Formats: sequence, structure tokens, C-alpha cells
Amino acid sequence: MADDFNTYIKRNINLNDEDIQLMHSMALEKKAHRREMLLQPGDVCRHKMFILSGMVRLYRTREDGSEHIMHFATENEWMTEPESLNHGTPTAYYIEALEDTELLLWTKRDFTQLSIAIPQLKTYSENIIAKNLAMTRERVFNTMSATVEERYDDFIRDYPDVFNRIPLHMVASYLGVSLKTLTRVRQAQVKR
Amino acid sequence: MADDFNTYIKRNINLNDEDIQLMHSMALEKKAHRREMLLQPGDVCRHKMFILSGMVRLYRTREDGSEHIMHFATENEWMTEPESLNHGTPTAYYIEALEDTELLLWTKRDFTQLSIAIPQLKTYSENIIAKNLAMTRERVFNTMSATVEERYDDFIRDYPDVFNRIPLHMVASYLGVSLKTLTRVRQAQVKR
DNA sequence: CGGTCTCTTGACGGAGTTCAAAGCTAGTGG
DNA sequence: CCACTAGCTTTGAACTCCGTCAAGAGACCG
Repeated sequence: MADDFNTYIKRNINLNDEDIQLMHSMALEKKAHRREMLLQPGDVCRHKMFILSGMVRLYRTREDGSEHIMHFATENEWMTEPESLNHGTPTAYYIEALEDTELLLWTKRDFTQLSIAIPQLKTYSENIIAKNLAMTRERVFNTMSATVEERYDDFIRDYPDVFNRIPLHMVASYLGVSLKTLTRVRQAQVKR
Repeated sequence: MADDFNTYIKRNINLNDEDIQLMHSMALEKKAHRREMLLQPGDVCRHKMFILSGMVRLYRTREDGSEHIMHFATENEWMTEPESLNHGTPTAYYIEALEDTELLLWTKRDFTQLSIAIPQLKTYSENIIAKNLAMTRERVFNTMSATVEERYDDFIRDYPDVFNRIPLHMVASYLGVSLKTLTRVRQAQVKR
């Protein structure tokens, strides 16, 4: 498990064993069971999280209770709510474990410390956020310009591993359509 | 004009006059006329841009020619296409001046140099991207859960200055609806 | 003063939503 | 290990909102 983190880091940033060791030593290990909430509206997000195993989702709700999923993250991916983390302000989001999940956590403070010792880390974390921004913009663009069917196909193509591990109503929630509509698209495809 | 930048920087990051001077000295000044393209699909984005005066938009098109606006930026705001800038890959976006616009430009390389001399800059630029991500997520959420009318009202409330400087068809493009629908919403409000 | 840009309007059709019901599956506790 | 329940998925009917197409009027610029 700790080895997964080593492997991951080596593939993505050029760090020596000593630096990795340092990073790991500053992290808090956490196990979250399926359905456990890691963040809720009103909380302040205190950590950057790295997922060793399992899966989490980032979502928001409306007053009527409807859920709208912003992001999924699985093994070897990062998750946080940067707005709340950076400013220490209450978040509007939930982060929920969708499976039993193992995580490494760093507080903002510890991560800043690490970034001083390991300067590449700063650039790396900026790149992660930039990638998230690019993804989210891509998503806005798709939502505005593509049909539900295209977006559904794209989702399966781009995130097959996520798709196979979540119920359809979450796919619908991510795509921004009703479950009914998603079923309709699926049925139309079966008949072809 | 150069003073605007000084004022802006002092309000937003804690830099001394010397650092500001340094930043400014590394920048390239540019004037873009209305409708000038600062970035086009296939280009590699080479700069972080700071807007001294005027206004730009970031948008994408589909094969059918339809335009979908991701972002507007006005005086004292930053604009770039981080995905292309960071990786040196061709962009899918346009950046266009909507008015005659004065800009300061830094190449990735120069900005990195600056960040070494002025460490706060790194954190600051990460915060800007994080803010953009938060905005874009907010927008995904709104698109999925709010009515066109609510989104229109939100837009006017949140970006009155942008709203007053662009034609309605761009508002529609930003909101992800047809001009027809936007007009319909506006008429319904007039009659109230 | 001609042309481009901007905004509105009407008719029509299609895609997505809500509400409601029901079958199927998988996990859990006794 | 079986029975039961909760969660997942599909389906149908009725309706509503939004998009496309097409036309026209007003405003602004050169």
C-alpha cells in the first residue's frame, strides 16, 4: 500500500527515495468506509488527500435535495476542495467515499512545509489544479454543445473504470440529466 | 497605466516596490485592438497575461461553428490557457480582445524565473487557478441545477461590469442557451 | 446613407422532466 | 442459508421548456 504511493510518485514527479520518505512521513493515513463523509457543507477542508485505494466523489446539493456530482477520484488520484482549503472558509461541497477507501492526508501547513523542502512539489500541485480546471472547462463545453448520448459515450470512454464501479443514477447526476433520460439513451443504443 | 499594475499588485500580494519593479521589467507590454485574436486553436499558449485595460474572452467552437464562451476577463484580471502553457501543447481555445485592450505578458520561463526571486508569486498563481476552478465548478453546478432565468439573474448580479459591455448573444453563449431563449426570459421579466 | 450588428418575435417540433409504478438484484440479518 | 428489504433500473404518460427556422425592426459605424 505504501508502495503504491512510492510507485505513483516516481511515475509522476522526479523525487528521490529520501523525498518520498519525507512526504510519506508527514502524511496521516486514514481508512474511510463506504458512504463515509470526508467533507460536508459548512466544514472547512483541512487536507489534500491522496487515494491509495477505493474511490470518492465530490458533489453538491440544492435545497430540494438533488445531488450534482462534480468529480470522481480513484486510486492514485488527488482530491481536495481547494477554495475552502486555501482560504479556510466553509465549503459548499460533500466529499464521500463510494467504496471502502484508504487515503493519505496532508494539512495545508504540512504540505507548505514539504514544498519548501521539495520545491518541485509546488509546481506539481499547481499542475494538478490546472488539469482539474481544464477537465472542468471541457465539461462545461460538452454540456453546452453535445447531446446526452455523446456525453454518455464520452464518459464511458474517458472514465471506464469509474463507470464500472458506480450506479447509473450517479452517471446521470454527473452528466446533469435525469435517470429517466439516461435510461432512454441506453435503450436506444441497445436497439441499434 | 503602469500605475494600475502597481496598485493592483499591492492590493493583492504583499510585494515591495522593488519586486513590483522587477515583475514589470520582465513583462512585455502589448496593445490589442478590438477583435484581435490573442490565441487560436492549434497555437501553443506562450504567456500569462494581465489585463491593464479592456476585456478579453476565452471560448471554443464546435465543428458547426457555434461558439461557447468559457470565461471573460477585464481590467486587473489574469488570463491564460494553463493546459497549453504548462505542457507546450496546442490549445483548443480562442482568446479574443472584445475591446481595445492593454496587456502585460510573461512567458512561462520568465514567470518561473520571477517565482524564484519572489516566492510568494508561486502561491499567488496557484490561488488564481484555484479560484478559476472554483468558479467553473460553480458554473457546472448552476448549469445543471438552476433555471435559465436564475442563471441569467446570477450573471447580471455577479458580473454586472461584463454584462454591460457585451452583446446579449455572448451572454447567451456563456449561459449555454440560444439567443432566442434568453430573449424569452428577458421579455417575461419585462412583463412583470 | 448603406450595411452590419443587435435584438425581438412567431410557429413548430423535439428532447428532457416529472410523476408514478413495477421488476430485478444483491446484500444482510436472523 | 433463506427471506426480506433496500437499492437499482426500466417503463409509460403527460407536459414543458428550449432549439431551429425565418423574418423584421432598430441602432450604430464608417
